[in-house]
Formats: sequence, structure tokens, C-alpha cells
Amino acid sequence: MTARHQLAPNSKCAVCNDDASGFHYGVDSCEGCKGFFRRCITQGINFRCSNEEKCQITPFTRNSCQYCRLKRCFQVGMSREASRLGRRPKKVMKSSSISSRDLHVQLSKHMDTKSTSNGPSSSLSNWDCPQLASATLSDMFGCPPDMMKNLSQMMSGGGLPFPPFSGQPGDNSHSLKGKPEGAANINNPSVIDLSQSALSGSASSRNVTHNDLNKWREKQFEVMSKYMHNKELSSVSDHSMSDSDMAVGRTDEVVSKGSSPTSTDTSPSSFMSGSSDSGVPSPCSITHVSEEQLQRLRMLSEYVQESYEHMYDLVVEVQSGIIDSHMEHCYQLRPRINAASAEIDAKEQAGEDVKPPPGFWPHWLTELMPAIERVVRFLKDTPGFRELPINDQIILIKKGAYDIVMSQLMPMVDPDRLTILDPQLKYRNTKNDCIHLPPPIRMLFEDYFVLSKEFKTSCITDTETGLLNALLGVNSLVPGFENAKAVKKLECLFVQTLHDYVTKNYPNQPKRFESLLRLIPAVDNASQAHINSLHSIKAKAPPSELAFPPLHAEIW
Amino acid sequence: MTARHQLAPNSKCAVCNDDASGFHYGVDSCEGCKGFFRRCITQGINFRCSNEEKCQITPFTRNSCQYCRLKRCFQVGMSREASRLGRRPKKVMKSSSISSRDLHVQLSKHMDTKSTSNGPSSSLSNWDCPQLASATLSDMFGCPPDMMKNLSQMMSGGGLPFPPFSGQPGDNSHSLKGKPEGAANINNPSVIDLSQSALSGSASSRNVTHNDLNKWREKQFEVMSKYMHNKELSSVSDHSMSDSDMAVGRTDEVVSKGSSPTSTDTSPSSFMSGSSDSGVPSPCSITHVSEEQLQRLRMLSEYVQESYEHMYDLVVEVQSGIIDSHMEHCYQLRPRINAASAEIDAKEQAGEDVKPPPGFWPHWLTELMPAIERVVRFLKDTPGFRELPINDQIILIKKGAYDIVMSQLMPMVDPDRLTILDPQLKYRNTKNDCIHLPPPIRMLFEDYFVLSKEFKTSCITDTETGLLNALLGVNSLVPGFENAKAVKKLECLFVQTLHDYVTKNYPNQPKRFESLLRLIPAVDNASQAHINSLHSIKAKAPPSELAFPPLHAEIW
DNA sequence: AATGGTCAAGGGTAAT
DNA sequence: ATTACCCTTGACCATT
Ligand SMILES: [Zn+2]
Ligand SMILES: [Zn+2]
Ligand SMILES: [Zn+2]
Ligand SMILES: [Zn+2]
Repeated sequence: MTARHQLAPNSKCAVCNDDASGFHYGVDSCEGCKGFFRRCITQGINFRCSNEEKCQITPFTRNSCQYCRLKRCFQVGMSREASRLGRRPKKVMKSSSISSRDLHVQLSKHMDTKSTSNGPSSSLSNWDCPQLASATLSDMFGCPPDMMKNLSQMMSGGGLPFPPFSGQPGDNSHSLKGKPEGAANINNPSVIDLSQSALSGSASSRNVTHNDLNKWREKQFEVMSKYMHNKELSSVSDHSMSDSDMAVGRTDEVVSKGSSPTSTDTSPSSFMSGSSDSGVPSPCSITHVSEEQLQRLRMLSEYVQESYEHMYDLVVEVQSGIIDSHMEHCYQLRPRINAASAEIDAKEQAGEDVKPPPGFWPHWLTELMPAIERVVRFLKDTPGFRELPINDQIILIKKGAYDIVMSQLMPMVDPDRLTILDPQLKYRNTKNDCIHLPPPIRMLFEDYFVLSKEFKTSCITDTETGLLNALLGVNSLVPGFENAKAVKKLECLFVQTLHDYVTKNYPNQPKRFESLLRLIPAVDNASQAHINSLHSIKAKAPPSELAFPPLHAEIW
Repeated sequence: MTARHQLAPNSKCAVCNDDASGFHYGVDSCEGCKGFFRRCITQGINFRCSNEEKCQITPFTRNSCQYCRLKRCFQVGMSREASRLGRRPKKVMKSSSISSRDLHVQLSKHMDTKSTSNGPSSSLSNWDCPQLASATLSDMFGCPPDMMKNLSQMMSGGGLPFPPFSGQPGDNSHSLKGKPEGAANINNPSVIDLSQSALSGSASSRNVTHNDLNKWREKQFEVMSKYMHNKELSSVSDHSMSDSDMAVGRTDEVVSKGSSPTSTDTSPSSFMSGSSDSGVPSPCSITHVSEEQLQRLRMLSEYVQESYEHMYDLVVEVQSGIIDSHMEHCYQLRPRINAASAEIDAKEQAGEDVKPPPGFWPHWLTELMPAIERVVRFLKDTPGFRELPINDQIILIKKGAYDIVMSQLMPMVDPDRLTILDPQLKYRNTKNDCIHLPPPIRMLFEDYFVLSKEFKTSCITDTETGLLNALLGVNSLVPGFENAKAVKKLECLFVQTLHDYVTKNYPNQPKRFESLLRLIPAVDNASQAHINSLHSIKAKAPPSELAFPPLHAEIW
């Protein structure tokens, strides 16, 4: 700017076109853009553009929009190579590894395609929109505002309202079973309780919260079921789905009706995209990557250091910490699922009745709430998370909890067989069966099916799911952190952790890490769609009946 | 790092474990560590660790703590001499030459032993602790803060408050003698004024400062004497000296009493170590070498170049400059001391009364202040010192002035005969006599005795004392220099100078240089102990009474 | 083969 | 937060 600095007299900053002071981070750039990029990749950032992300970057405008400046930095190819200091090697070490740089280029291409093809669609895909509007949610759900404090209370060390793996709400006439399902037996994936049907009206009175939970579950299930057969809701829906009428007026027996496991289903992928009667534009496809999401992917891949001996021990420790937490708090682990699935198969082959109960779908949705609780526990036991400022933990949970829930529930869904297990692995239903649900609700499940396709394609494992979920839970681009740097560092650590695992365990799958990262925007899109959808559903339902517990009111 | 440089394919950098690029400075090392070490031994450094000096050195952390990186360089045996144009040793390179390399290895061993045996003790032995806390000292001594400017004023060329070799405060009933003791006759070592006892209340009115000095001396001596017989001070002291009570309530006649010159003294080395009721941990022994001190020793020995034709003239010039300055500004030169001592002996043998005056000990301490002045003059006349930035001169003086004072006063003490001369070489007392002093004060003198043992053992000469004192006065590891490189260069020059002198004059004493260097940490330890001790003494004394002159307030 | 120097690029920082 | 300025680093190179 005030430049007398340009040593190469005729070189210009690739970012802002100021006189370049040299070759920095892979491009000719000025001191300002050099420093700006360094700050971005070393500190916590959370940038926002208020101008449709089309700000021109010039020496005089470059400081008016950090978002667009960083975007431009990426576009022109700025990148921190794995190396550190000292002179850059002259001789290029060509094509040695499919490093973060390559991912960058790909992402840049991706972005150029996507962002130009559907620019307006990204307007509401910002990291911070609906789920953080607590006040709005509070109004929406009819909760008094002070209920919003619960999450922070919980985070400050108080007990969670829901115990881990607590009783199932499947039937409203019974709640918990006596058999312990706590964390104690979770570590043994083979311990799966499928043998007992749900029953017995008395909950184990482990604590009051537990009873409260069951009461809430019963009520919630009731409301949910009622809602699902609400004629008005269906008609209000502006969905063009021609079969929306079919869901109208149905009652419980309907559930047991359309349970033909064969796939006479119409094309699934054409359904899921249209998410919303809510009036807010949303991504046309779960695989769409918005500008924000792309930026995060870039940042994540930027963090990855190919060589990180200095933090090897840390990475290993964090890795096992995350995995432990995942194994402890996630119920839907593959071995358990496979065993449960096999058991259902066996029953089926033995001619037993494996018909899902009538409340399958409401049960499924109701189960999301305790799942959120477990996700919170997962995060709290994730290395480093507790060390964040409590308010930052809350922000992250609000942002990421449902993303993680979706990720955890992915194995419930089999996109090929078009079947779906309930989160407690007791029953199996078919996608076809949800055709009877009101369209907004059905969309939710459609989304699960679509998303599960992505997950299945990526062949993600349990361990990788845990590591990825940590990343879903720590997104440094969400605005408002007290200690953005700490969040950034944790995020950085978590990518490194995932990268380390993937490259070590799948050395001959160079694309695997990238494909896992690409699940992040997919989950995010689905999660956003669900949250928006739930908003509009709640808006149309009598608020009093759909009072979520405070914690969930904060997240949804 | 980005290394494809390692010609020896499987060799790793002994410092950071990166791929080595070859055999450098005696070890396999990478280009980075090679360059780093080269910079360290050729340029000014002043490193500090903020992590307990335990930083791991890896390719990715090596740039985060220069201190620990250099420490590791030394630990693995890097040395300028080690492989000077030599080929990588095939098998073992044992016992090649008694060069600085050996000193290194020895020092490394020394450190390993010491640092592991008493790790915590180094926590406060940093170069910069107490003596630099000017503000604290100012409070402690009751000086108004603006008095602290005096040192810098003096350094910027103003006259010193004390004239050289000015009158003695020995007895409080009299002060200066008329006989001139100024710089004029100092250059002639044989001119020693021992004939006249101290007296005559009128100071030579050479200048106002001189009068001020004498007034201050009188007052100071008074206070000091009073303090030394302060009952409360003795009891407050937490020293375990069992005979501390003996000093209580004594008055002047006590001094003449317990003067049996025989050594009924208890073991001296066990006493001097406990420096402090001040709460700061201190070395257990004067010969203890802290981590910082060790690092300095290493650096110093590293600087020494066996061949330095390129700077031979410079070294010779600096050498004679230092020696000149020492001879001019140090009063306690051997010839003078020997003459004085002989005179006292003669008197004694002649049956004259050689009993030290009652104020011998307070006089001794009071004389430290003008000694500091002379040390400042010594440094200012030391080649190169004036060329340093004024603030760096001040830092160095604050750090080293008292070290040099102690070094200069070493010949006062005879650790074998257990006698001690007063700094003006007029009286001789016995160590036993100081048994009557309050323990904290007695400790000071005990330290002098212990330290003098080290000096006597090393057989250091006057010239060597001067050269060593220059090194005591220029410690490049003290933090905060404006021009650290200049300090470093000067330090480097001074070691070379000492080394040159020693190897030339004592070619058959290969260990002599090392043993002289080893005096540095010893002096430093004793100096630190004294400073700490004076702190706590001042803290317990009425501040107004112990107002040191501004300059000394800055140093103490 | 090792040393010492070079200088582009990274990183820190003070002033704004 | 930005950035001009400055120092450090280390890959490479000429020298010994
Ligand atoms: Zn620029
Ligand atoms: Zn913008
Ligand atoms: Zn190295
Ligand atoms: Zn360190």
C-alpha cells in the first residue's frame, strides 16, 4: 500500500493487486495479504460477508471484507505448505503426496463451479443462522426464555437431564427396562438388548431426571404420533408431492399396513431435495457445498500437516480420547448394529413377527432427544472440549449436536435395502413405510436415506465416525466465540487426528480423507434442512403440545 | 525438514531428529541445526526458555525455543572444534585433543549431574533476577524512584559520585586522610599507602561529591555498625547458626575479644550456602553450576578459537586495554597487598598493636560502595564497553558490578590463614572475629572466605583477574539488551583475550583456562547470595537508615 | 566433505 | 486488526 517494499518491481499481489513484497504462501503477495493470510491460518477467524461475497479486493478495499479477502487468498492459491521456515526448496518435489495443496486446488475448482452455478442458494447456509437464534426458538417453542439457561447449567458440570442410553420410548405404555443399559456395558459391543420387548410401566427410579425423561418421552411420543396424523398439517404443506394426500387421515393401523420390505419405492433421490415449505431457500442437494462450507473445508485441509512429529503424541492421545468417547457414548456402533440386524434377520427367517410396532416413526423421532444428550456427553468427554470456555462449548453444541446425531444415526439406514432401524436397534422398518407420514416428517427420513448414501459410499468406519463427529462438533467458523483461538486449535487438532488415522489405516486410499471431509457439508446441509423443517412444523403445530425440553429447544 | 538433503540416507539430526544433511560441528545434523549452531557461536544471542528448559526439540518445535535448541546442541556434543574440517569419525573419536571440545564434554557431564541432582534450585538463578528489580530495590532502600536515574546519568558521561580510592570510613570518629590516593598514584603498584591511620575530619574538598561521599560514609558506617549489633535482627534471622545468640547485645569491645587467629572454625562450606531468609531458593554450594551458568560457560568456551590470526592484533590490544584498566581501577593488586601484608606482619613481629579497629567489619562493608564505583570505572575504561549502547552498559553493570567487586576483593581473604584484610589494606582481622556478627552479616564474610578458597586454588593472577573481571562484567546471556550482538561480540572477544593470555603464559597448564572460567559461576553464586541476603537484611532494617546511595540502590 | 556465507521466505512486533 | 519493518531460518552454494 504505502509500498516501497516491492523487491520485484513489477510484481503485483495476487490477492489485492497491490505491489507485492515477495512470494508468500505460494503466491506473489503484499505484506498485508501475507500477514492477513498468516493470521487466518494461525488464529481463530470467523468472517462474514455482508455483500453477497462478491467484494472486490483492492489495496483500498481489502480491509473492508475479511471474508472475501480470505476467499480470494484461497482462490489465488495461497496455502501453507507442510514445511515451516527457511528458504523454500528450489527444485520442486513434484507430485510427491496428495497433500492438502491438491485438495485445495480441487476445492477451488469445486467452489468455482458451485458458487457460480447457484450463487443465491448460499444466502442462508451460513454457519450461524437458525439454530443459534435462541430467542426465536424460545418463542417458537413456547418456552419461557429462562429455560434457555439449561444448556449452560448442564455444561457447567451439572448432571445431564437424560441418563445415557436410557429407556426406550417405543410404546407409550411402558418405559425403561430394568436391564442396565448404562455406560457400563456399552464398551462391549456384543451386549445388545434386543431380546425384551418394551414393557413394564415402572421406570427404574435411578433418579428424578430419569422419571422426568420418561414422562416427557411418553408425552412427546403422544404428541408426535398425533402430529404425524394431523390432516391439516399435510394440507398446509405446499409440497407438490402428489401422494401427500395418502398420508391424510391415517391412523395407527396404517403403519402395519405398508410394510412390504421390497422396494417398490419411487426414486428416492428426487424426493429429498425439496425440503421446505418454510420459505427459506435451501441447498438443492445435500452434496451441495456452500461457500461457507467450502471455506471450512479449505481451512481444515490447510491445517493438516503431513509431518507433525512435534505433536505426534498429542495427536495419538487425542485420537484415542475421541475414539473412547465415541465408543462410550454412541450406541449405534457397527458391531452392535450388525448383531441386532442379524438377530432381526434370524427372527425373520425363523418366521417370527419382525413387524415394526405402530409407533416406529414417532418413536424414532422422539429418540433424537436423548441422542442429543449423549452427543453432549460425547463432546464433553472429547479431549480438549471441556477446556474451552463454557460459552464456547454451548455455541459449539448448539451448532453441532444435531449434526453429530445424524452422523451417529447413519448406520441405522440402509440406502440400498431401503430399510431403517430404530435408534435402539430393536426394530427394522422400510423406507416405503414412511410414505404414510406427513410430507414434512417424511422428508426428514428421506434426508436420512439420502445422507446415508453418502456415508455408505464413503465406507466410513466407526472410528472414523467418531473422529469426524469431533470435527462436526468443533467448527471454528461459527461466530461468537470467547476464545476463538482455542476452538481453532482444537479443530486443527481434530483434523490432524482424522487425517492421521485415515492415512495410517488406508495408505492406499489417498482420496479417503477428502471424501470423509466432504461428508461434513453433507451432514450440515441435512441438519440445516431438518432444523428449518422442524421450525416450520413447530410453527404450525400448537406450541404447547410440542414443548421440547429446554435443552432441545435451544438446539432446535 | 523438507529435506531431501540427507546424503547419508539413514542419518538423523542429533539435535532435532530431522533428516541429517551431514556431519556438522561434530555431530550428524540437519541444515537447520547446523545453521542455528553456527549463528549461535558467531553472533550475539540471548536466549531464554519460558518452559522450564524442558522443551522437546523436534523438526516442528525446534524454532519455538532457541534456548532449549542450543542446549540440545551442546548436549549432543556440537562444538566448533569438534570436526573442524575433519572427516566424520569412522568409529570412535575419543580423546582427540584437549581443546574446548573437552571442556564441553566435561561441562555437559557436569551439567547432567548437577541439573538432575537439584533441578529446582535453578528456578531463581536466572541471570536477571533480583539485582534488576530496580523498583523493588528502590522501595526497599527507601530511595525516591528518581534516584534510580543516577546510574544512567553517570553512564552518559557525568562524573562519578565517588572519586577513585577516596577516604576510608574505618573508624567513625574520623574519616579521610589528607594523603592523596587518587588515580594519580595508582598506576604505580608499589605506591601503597598503609602508613597512616584513618583520621582527620576534613575531607579533601576536591569536589562536592567527595564531601557528600564522606558524609554518606560516616552515616553509612554508623548505621552499619548499629545494625550489626541489632539484637532483633539476629533473632529474626532464621539461620540455624547455633552461636547466633553470641552476637546479641555486643558492643564494640567485643571485637577485640575473640581474636584468636587459630582455626577453631567449624566447617566453612556448610555455612555459606544458606544464603537466604529471603525465601528464594539458592544454590546449595558456591561451586554449584546452574543451568544458566553452564550455558554461559559453554558459550564462552565455544567462542574460543584456537586460531584467530584474523583478530590477533585486536585481541592483543583488548588484552592490554583490559589489563591497564584493571591496574588503574583496582586497588587490591597483589604487589600492593603483599606489601601491606608484609607491613602488618612486620608490625606484629615488632610487637606493635595490629589489632583491627572496632569498626573493622562495618568498615569493610561500607567500603563495598566505593568499590562499586571503581568497578564502573574499570568497565568504562575496558575496551569496547563504552561503545555499547548506554542502556546495555547499565544492564551489564547492574548485573556484574558486584561480581567484579567480589573478584577484586578475593585477595583480601586468606582462606588458609583464615585472615582478612580490609579493602584499604590497613588492617587485618581473623575470620573468627566475625563470629560475633549477626548471622546474616557473618554469612557475607563466610562467603568471601569460601569463594577465596576457589580463587586461591585456581592460582589466579592479577592480570588474569582483570581479564576475568571483564568477562564478569560482560555477560551476553543477560536479557534485555538493545544491541545483544554487540554485547556478544565483546564477550566473545574477552574470552578470547583471557584464553590467549592463559595459553600463552601457562602453556603447560591445559586446565588453567577452564579452572578460571569455573570461577565465574562461583562468583555469580556468591554474588547472588549476597544480593539476596542484603535484600532480606534491608527488609528487616528501618529503610530510612539504610539508604544506600542511588547507584548502589540500583545494583543492590 | 564439512564450513561459512547467502538470501528468499517465514514469523514477530510496534505503531497505527 | 493491519502492516511496515526487522529478525530468524534453512536450502543451497562457493570455498576449503
Ligand atoms: Zn495484497
Ligand atoms: Zn465480501
Ligand atoms: Zn536438526
Ligand atoms: Zn525451552
